[in-house]
Amino acid sequence: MSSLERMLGLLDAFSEAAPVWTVDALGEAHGLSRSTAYRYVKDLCKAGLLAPVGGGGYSLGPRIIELDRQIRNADPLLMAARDTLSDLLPRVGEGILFICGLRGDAVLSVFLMENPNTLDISYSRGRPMPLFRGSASVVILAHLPEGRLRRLYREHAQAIAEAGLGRDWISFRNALRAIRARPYLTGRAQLDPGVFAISTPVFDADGNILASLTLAMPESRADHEEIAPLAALVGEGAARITAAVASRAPLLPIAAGHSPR
Amino acid sequence: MSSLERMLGLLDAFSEAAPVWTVDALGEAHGLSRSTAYRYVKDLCKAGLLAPVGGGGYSLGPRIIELDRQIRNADPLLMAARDTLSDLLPRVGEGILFICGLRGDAVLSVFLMENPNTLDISYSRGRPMPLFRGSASVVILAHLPEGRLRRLYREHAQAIAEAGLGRDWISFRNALRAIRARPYLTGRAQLDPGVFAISTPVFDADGNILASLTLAMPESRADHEEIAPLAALVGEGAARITAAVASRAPLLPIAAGHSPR
DNA sequence: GTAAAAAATCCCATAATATGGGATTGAGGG
DNA sequence: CCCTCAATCCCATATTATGGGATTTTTTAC
Repeated sequence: MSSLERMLGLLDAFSEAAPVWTVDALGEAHGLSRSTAYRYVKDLCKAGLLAPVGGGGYSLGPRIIELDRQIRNADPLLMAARDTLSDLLPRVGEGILFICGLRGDAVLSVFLMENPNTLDISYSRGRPMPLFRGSASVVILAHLPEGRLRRLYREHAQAIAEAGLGRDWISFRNALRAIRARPYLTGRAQLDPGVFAISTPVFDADGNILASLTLAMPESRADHEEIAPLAALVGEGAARITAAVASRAPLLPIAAGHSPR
Repeated sequence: MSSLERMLGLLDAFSEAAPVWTVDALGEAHGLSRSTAYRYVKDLCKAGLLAPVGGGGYSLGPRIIELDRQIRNADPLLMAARDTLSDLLPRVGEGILFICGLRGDAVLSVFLMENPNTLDISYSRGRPMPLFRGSASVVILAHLPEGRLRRLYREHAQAIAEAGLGRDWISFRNALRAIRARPYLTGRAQLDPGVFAISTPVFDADGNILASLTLAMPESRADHEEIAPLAALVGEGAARITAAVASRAPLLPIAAGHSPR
């Protein structure tokens, strides 16, 4: 394990239950000497990823908030989604609309709008989703290119089996193929008890899967209403976002030799 | 400069104008060899701070969004502010209410609510504020303890003079003292043209400055209305947030020897 | 105001490991 | 199928990160 990894590993310590740490506690928890712990913390502070909060305590720093803003401002998906979701929200009734994006191998909610007085689940931007459970994730999974799926299966066969997506590569692939054939995917209490969800895929200009749009609502609604009309609304929203994303210029990587900053 | 600093420095490259980079471009821009650039990027990806976006491009990663959520969920200021601001918003009329927090030596907006169809300025969470300009920052500055001010003056004398806060330590201190004596601070077009702002301080349980609450509105309102009643509303809001923060248990650092994660 | 405690920095010989040049493998596209 | 571009691997070398403890600075308490 390199020193870079060790240093970045310190960020893992900051949880909801333990948002403030002393340098000594951090170092001890990660098996670092006092000197090294102070060095790492100092560097992380210089980068703004940590910040002193008084009394020898440190917590996550302002740079993270700033970087998140940077992501929000640059993400074509978010810009495309904002208008569509605020249109859609009043038409779907009680519930929450959210978009889950694929970033690296993680799926997480990147944008969310809710009708007031709805579910008491604390969804919010940044909530990490398990890759293989919940319709919001699975609908993305189902549209990934085969090469990527193959790698994912190799690395996560255990979790895939536990999620009921297949005990071998073939059945996994077939399960996803069946999902892909449907216009939307539903899930009942897969992540949160009492929540029923309808998810549909969002694509980029080239037809690659980019994200999913999900309507989460109380299970009771699913018992008493027809799902199909709601699913049609959600699907329409996803299609509009897909179109909006496609109409923007794609983000091209800075070519080698380009000027910095 | 240590390797840790160099690696974290890569994050600086990701701007609104250049949100996607190739490894080669990043390395070249920062004077790294190809091997080292790939190593750094790999480590940053492993930590989730960067993520591949296809075509050899990399952008800021999902971990940042997750860490931001972690900050939001743990910050007592944000929890205390949410209710107060939604109460206050309809009573202040056209404008934006936002809270600027002090994290490390940076002031940035950490929470914001706006009335629809208001200023077209794109304020948003994470916007960095210059330390010495804008009422939202200065009102915080004015309440910092003297030791900290002394250090800030040493390090930023130039910027302080340019902001008109004094050409030497004494006049700087006196300027801030005068501001501290007033219940609120106003600013006209200090950061954004056409914007008039009223800022008031928010304290923690021990009376230390913690943040500022600001109402930003179109300059035209300031020309036609009395400011005092609005300022009273904002001041009342800040007082309520101060009280709400004080009523919560303070966040204590994890003591050395505490269990990790 | 002073004393005591804690936090953070400094110092430096040693060993650990980050570095970079180039070859190699792997994935995508025409 | 081949060709290009992305990414990993390999390894000798020297750079630099490391840790133990002393020192300074800041905070807290009386």
